[in-house]
Amino acid sequence: MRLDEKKIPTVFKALCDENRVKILKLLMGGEKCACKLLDALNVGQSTLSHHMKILCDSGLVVGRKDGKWMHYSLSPEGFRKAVSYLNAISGQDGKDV
Amino acid sequence: MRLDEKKIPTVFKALCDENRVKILKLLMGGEKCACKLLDALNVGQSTLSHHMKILCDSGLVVGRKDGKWMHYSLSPEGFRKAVSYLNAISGQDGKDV
DNA sequence: ATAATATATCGTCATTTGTCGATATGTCAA
DNA sequence: TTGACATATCGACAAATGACGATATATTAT
Repeated sequence: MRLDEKKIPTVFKALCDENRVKILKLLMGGEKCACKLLDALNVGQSTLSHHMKILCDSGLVVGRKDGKWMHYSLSPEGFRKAVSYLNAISGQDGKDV
Repeated sequence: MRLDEKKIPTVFKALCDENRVKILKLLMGGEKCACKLLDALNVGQSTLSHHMKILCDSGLVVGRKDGKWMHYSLSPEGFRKAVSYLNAISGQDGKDV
């Protein structure tokens, strides 16, 4: 496991903002359209778009374009990667525990 | 598992700065004195102190005062907590995987 | 083709963050 | 008690970040 000190911040930045955590919690309920997320948050449309870009860059969220709508969902793969970073740092390396 | 959108950013902010990730990597080798960390990083003493505060606030690192020295080490407990946040969000809840 | 709608991008601004040097605090040795 | 040293705190400043409204792009319906 390579622990790239440039890349790791990109992944975990997703979790460093209150609104982004709210978005992740909303996505726990399954894939959601951007317009649905917008309804649920007190931010403007451009701000939501900004946060979704950061979330997708982190790998924790993936977007799917469907006509004029964007659907977002959690990426199990992205979360596995994030967990393995934590395990690698804390010395448990993801094999056990 | 309560997913507090105020608290979660505090935990993961630790991992959102390149120098802090470097510090965590240094601590993978075991407990280290602040002065040792200072030698290994290209930042001033006050900056290191600032980062150590953020790392300790996150719970991923614990400090131990020994006379005039501060020794820092990774907190397995803190990492377990962080992993369980990720698992809770991604819907695996820490029981399995 | 035109209009309507969903999302992304741009420019701006206020706040936060990372950095520094200077200073304060706390601890040990002489 | 004084001086030396390790660390923390303070004040300042530049850069990054989150927010907004305005505009651009893309897609669908008329």
